[in-house]
Amino acid sequence: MDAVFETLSDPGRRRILDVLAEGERPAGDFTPLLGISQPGVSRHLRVLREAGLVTVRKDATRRLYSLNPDRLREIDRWLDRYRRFWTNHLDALEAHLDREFPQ
Amino acid sequence: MDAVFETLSDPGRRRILDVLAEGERPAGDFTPLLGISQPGVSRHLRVLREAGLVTVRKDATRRLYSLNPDRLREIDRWLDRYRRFWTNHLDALEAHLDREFPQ
DNA sequence: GCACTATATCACGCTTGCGTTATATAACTG
DNA sequence: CAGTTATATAACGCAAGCGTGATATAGTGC
Repeated sequence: MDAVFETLSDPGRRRILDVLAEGERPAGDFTPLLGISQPGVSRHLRVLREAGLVTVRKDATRRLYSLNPDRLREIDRWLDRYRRFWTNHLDALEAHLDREFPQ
Repeated sequence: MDAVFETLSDPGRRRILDVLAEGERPAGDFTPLLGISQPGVSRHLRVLREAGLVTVRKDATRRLYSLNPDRLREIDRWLDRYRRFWTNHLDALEAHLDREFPQ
């Protein structure tokens, strides 16, 4: 949980997640996206991996990164504590039920 | 948006928000809670203020802090992009409608 | 106005985080 | 196997973040 917020505090890492929301991508795609050096990107990917926000699989010499939604879902659950400030009680109930009976 | 994630990256500041979720509190309440010095707490409160996550009002010599849910709601909206990974489409629709027609 | 309380700001040290360049690793290609 | 491509790791410099003690500010009550 802790690591998730720390990881999300960097705008570049959030951009990576935004791209991964649309599907799997090789590490190389992020270098032009972030406009920093390749090792810099590699380190951001490592942070994302260690926080459990992404997964990797090998494809020849490339590493294909995918989003792991579990950690983001934790943030969604963390927000539950505050959600009553902007939703009505029925919505809060629905959110609760969705957690109890996913899908 | 940026500032919100940076602000939330500190566990102490998240604890402050957790307490404020239950209601208004004077600044002094947080010193024992976080176990750090009074100036340390005061600076965390400043960061929270500047990020728009809390508001303050004066009560004699005390400063009473309250949660401002707007910024947290932004995170909720940011999550929309990923929510389809763990909710079904009906839930996503409900979330959308809630944003279109709040309350 | 003077002491007291609550909170904020200052100045500083230390650690952490992010970027860089240089180098290592690993898999494909001829 | 030598060369090439894709990615990761290492080593380092600099800036930012968080903690501290000292001090300032502001409101209260005698």
